[in-house]
Amino acid sequence: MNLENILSQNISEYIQKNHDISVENFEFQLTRKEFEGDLTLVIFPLLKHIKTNPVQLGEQIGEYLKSNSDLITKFNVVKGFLNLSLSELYFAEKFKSIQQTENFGFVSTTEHSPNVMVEYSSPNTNKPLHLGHIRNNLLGYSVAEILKASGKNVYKTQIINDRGIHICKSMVAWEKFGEGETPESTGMKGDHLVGKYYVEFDKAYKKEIQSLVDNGTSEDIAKKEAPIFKDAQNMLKKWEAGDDKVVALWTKMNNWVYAGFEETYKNLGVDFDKNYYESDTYLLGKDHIKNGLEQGVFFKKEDGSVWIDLSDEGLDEKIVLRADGTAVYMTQDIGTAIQRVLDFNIDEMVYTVGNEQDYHFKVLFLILKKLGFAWAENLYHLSYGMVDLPSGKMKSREGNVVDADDLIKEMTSTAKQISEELGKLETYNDSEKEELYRMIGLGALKYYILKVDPKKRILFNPEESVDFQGNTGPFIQYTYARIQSILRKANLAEQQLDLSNYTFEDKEKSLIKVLDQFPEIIQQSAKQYSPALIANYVYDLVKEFNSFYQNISILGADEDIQIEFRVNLAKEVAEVIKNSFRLLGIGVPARM
RNA sequence: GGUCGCGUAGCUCAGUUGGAUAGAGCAUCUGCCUUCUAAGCAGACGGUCACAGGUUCGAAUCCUGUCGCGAUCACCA
Repeated sequence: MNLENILSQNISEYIQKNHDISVENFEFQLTRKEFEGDLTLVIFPLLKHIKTNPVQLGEQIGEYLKSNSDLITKFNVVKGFLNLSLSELYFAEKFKSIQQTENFGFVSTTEHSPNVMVEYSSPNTNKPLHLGHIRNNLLGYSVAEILKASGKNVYKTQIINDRGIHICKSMVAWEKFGEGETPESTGMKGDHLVGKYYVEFDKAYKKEIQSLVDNGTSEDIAKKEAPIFKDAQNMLKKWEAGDDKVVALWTKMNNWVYAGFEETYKNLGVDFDKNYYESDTYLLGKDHIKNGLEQGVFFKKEDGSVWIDLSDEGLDEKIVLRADGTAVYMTQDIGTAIQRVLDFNIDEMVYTVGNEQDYHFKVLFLILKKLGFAWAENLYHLSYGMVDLPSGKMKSREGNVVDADDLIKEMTSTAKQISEELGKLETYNDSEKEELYRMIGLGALKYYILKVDPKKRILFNPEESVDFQGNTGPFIQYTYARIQSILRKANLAEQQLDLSNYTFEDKEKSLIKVLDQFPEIIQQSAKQYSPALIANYVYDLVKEFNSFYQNISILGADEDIQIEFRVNLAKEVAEVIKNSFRLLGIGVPARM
């Protein structure tokens, strides 16, 4: 039984005895730093049941707890707050239990644990990944890890948007201007090469529109009539008709892109259990549209297009199949969802997709419910805020994006520069150094992105580099490295500590209190799909530890038991740092 | 215009069942490396929690309205 439950029982007893009322729920909070005590009972809510002076009631409850519970040694009352001081024994026992718990904070999965699929990447294959994708990937990867830690079976997936007009644009431009360029011939990463032609397309397209407008065509018409645009449309038609040459080009260029993505994902440190391709699932979606039409879930308009009427739900009518019978975005998302449940017996699904698509997912989930799928109740759109630049939204077409590969490189080289200035890595060889720079650079980037509440938008200014000091990834990694240094020097054998007569320093107690929160934080962040809670927690822990480290000697303590305890305490802190960062997809170094 | 989201220190962000004097980091300023790694520690400065009402013993937090910013309302994805 946890502390609050035990105390609640005691307080309940007291109130029953003295006021003849049964109250069972009490409001506790951690005592704020400026007051003496560890745990605080808020008295105000009790005044509803007992009409009395809050200070007086606080004194009485405090007195009762002090004499009836060996957990409480002292108390004080400030206004309506009863601040309780916990006994040394409580901290001794608490630390022992943290230390002895396997995988402290993590809930292990069983065959009965729910199966959750997390989709956290949905790239188009016409251009390389940018900072927006990075946020998406980091967020989803971390949420997947957090869900695992909270006791669920997790499958990670991506949906690759490999078909459509946007891909044809790159294909047309490459045919027109590419002169047979390949990743091999240019040394360019495949996704960047294809992306180059997506930009080329847009340039040529704009030029054609302009010259049509100059000759007196209206802009709207020019946009539809520009020859290169018509080429792209024709290419799409040929693709859908299965034209050999077009399909071959499509396959070739998509494969360039996949190789490029693979490399970026690897550098970013994310992975997938299964890839889905829209070209594979849109047909299944069409089948279910047909079924739904028969069931009366959908209706057909005169022109043959198929719709769903969601006006009862406060939404509009939404198209699910075009008049010409071809699939829309919604069609293939229906197919993909169904395919996934068939493949993995999924109980829950998490879609990590930007908040610009809130409406789409609202509709998708409603449709799946109306089609009668029980699992449709357990779909969640992890809707995150956009990453904007000072100049506004990133647009690949116009080339004003923060490229994922470039950013990773820059972060790594900044880490290198700082590390070299500090010069603490004499014992490392070059490849060890390179690995460390990557770990730190990526740590800075990942932490920077993940510490922000997912639903909030991020403004990224490329002119101001991501910090390496203060509330940052490297700061936390640094604390971990410091602890490793102590552990190397202490060289203590694993042993049971007898802390029954130990007198704890305040900073030691604080650390135990913060460590104690870890399991609850994991559950909270899983429930809220928020890595930010983990990030903020581990920052609190590290701040607390650094204050301890800087003010209290560990290896130079007066008594052996102090040295042993503090080393063990530091070790537990390091474990929780490592595991928290693992949940964020960030590594921790032995030195830095 | 309808719908949804956001608005906290100069900047970036915490603040989650409504609780004490709203907290961090960056930036600026002061101290601390002959003692376990100074990517650190200790401290100073900095607030009309967008604004106005309401509910409550108590509101940054809940409700209503106003303003500002963003997204969305495609036979695009």
